[in-house]
Amino acid sequence: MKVDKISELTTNRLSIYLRCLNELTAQGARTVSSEGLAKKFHLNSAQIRKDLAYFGEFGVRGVGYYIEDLRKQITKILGLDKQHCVAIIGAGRLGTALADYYGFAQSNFTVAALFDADPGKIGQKVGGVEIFDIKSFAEVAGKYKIDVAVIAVPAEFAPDVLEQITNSGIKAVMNFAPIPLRGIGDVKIKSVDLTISLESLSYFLAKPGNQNGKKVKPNAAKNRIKK
Amino acid sequence: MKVDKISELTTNRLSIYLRCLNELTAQGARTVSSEGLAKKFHLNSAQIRKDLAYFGEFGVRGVGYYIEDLRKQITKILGLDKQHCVAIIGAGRLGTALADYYGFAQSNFTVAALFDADPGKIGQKVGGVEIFDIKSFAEVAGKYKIDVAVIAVPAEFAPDVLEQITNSGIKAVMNFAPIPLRGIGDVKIKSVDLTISLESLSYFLAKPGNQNGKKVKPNAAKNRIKK
DNA sequence: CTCCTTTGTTTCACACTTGAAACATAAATT
DNA sequence: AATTTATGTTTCAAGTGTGAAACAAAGGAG
Repeated sequence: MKVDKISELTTNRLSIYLRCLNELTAQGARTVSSEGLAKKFHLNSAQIRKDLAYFGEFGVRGVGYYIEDLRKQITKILGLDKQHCVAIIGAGRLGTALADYYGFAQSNFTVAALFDADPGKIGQKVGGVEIFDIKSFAEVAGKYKIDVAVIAVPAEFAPDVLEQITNSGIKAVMNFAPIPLRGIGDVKIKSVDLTISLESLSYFLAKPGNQNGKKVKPNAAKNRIKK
Repeated sequence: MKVDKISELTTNRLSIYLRCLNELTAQGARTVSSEGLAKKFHLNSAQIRKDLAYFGEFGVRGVGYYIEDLRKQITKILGLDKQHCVAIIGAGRLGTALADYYGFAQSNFTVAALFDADPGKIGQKVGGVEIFDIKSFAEVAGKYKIDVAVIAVPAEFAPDVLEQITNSGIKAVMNFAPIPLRGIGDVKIKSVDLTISLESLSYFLAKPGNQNGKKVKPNAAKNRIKK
């Protein structure tokens, strides 16, 4: 099955499949069928087979998938076999917390540099990573071969920061600023907007139909949501 | 227009409208039309009118919307006029960073308690917030009237933590653990999976069709993505 | 060699969201 | 009173993703 356009939802599911395979490996399994994966992790077997088939034939008919092999295949598809260098712009609380985030290493990402505009922070180190002046971004990014940028500055500065990132030729950006950013050209932006998520929860709690404030006993009122 | 089921995408947009209104207020504007909002913030005017009409008639025909009034209306719809109390489970790097996160206060959320299983952490304070023993979760959550829980523990512990949260009668959960969680009954879960976002970026960088590693000059190769 | 399992692939129906268009209605202005 | 403006509302087409079903093909087991 050859397809040129892969949905992002598909690649997101690949990440999940990969985690499941890791779990299964830890449990000592050697092979797994799409049906087995589906049942164990509440997925859809046809969906799994379709997603994988976009990239090649990894299974063995009558058997299923060899876990170790499939793990390597997905790892390669997702580019997790190559190292990526990350720059975090904004050495505030969020930025410094991210600099320490072990999730980066898990996915073969190395945080190589932090950037800030505050002279008091420049030159300091956070978890072994130096904080540079944002003015020297292009230069430092080139030196460290940065290929992923993380925006962790207040919303008002985010567009300017994005412009600098774009001008440095970096193509992958993760944005934590609560503002919608649009990538120019072939720049890919993933936004994580905690404010929207929080306000979505707030709406859920406030919305009519929710007995607000009343604590409901566990196992009561099960079938409210989803129809 | 009376509708019983509001799409989550709609409420997410309400958050964005609210931000836009805040900006407009800061700029000193008094009224704004759906067309004006749309052009200024790259939205769709019909979409805006539809979204707002789900909740009532807030505009004035021939005029547009009175910004201050609409701001109050949306604030109320999203429940941002009421205070919420947050518990963060997991006093690791992510959890403690979140405890300090100013985004919470912006949306009327107060972090009231942290929880951890590590005896070395229990009793300490992070930014004025005490770390409690996870074993006393139900008790402490009740005392502080917690109505929102944030899961910031490793994936393997997340399901257990969610169960405790659910048993305490808390209905709104934000999950940062890289594992899909499903809410039981009328428990609402918002997941923020940084790993998936990162691996999505990794795929983008690795995927065939991307001249990998070659730095491309700014303003070159603009029209690759999106058709 | 035959049977059985499971993949790879196609097809279809269904649901959801978006964007555009059209129009009646209400408020303000002239 | 007539006109203008912009909302509130409906309708429709297009695109996208999902889930189920069906089936040929390939590999393993007996």
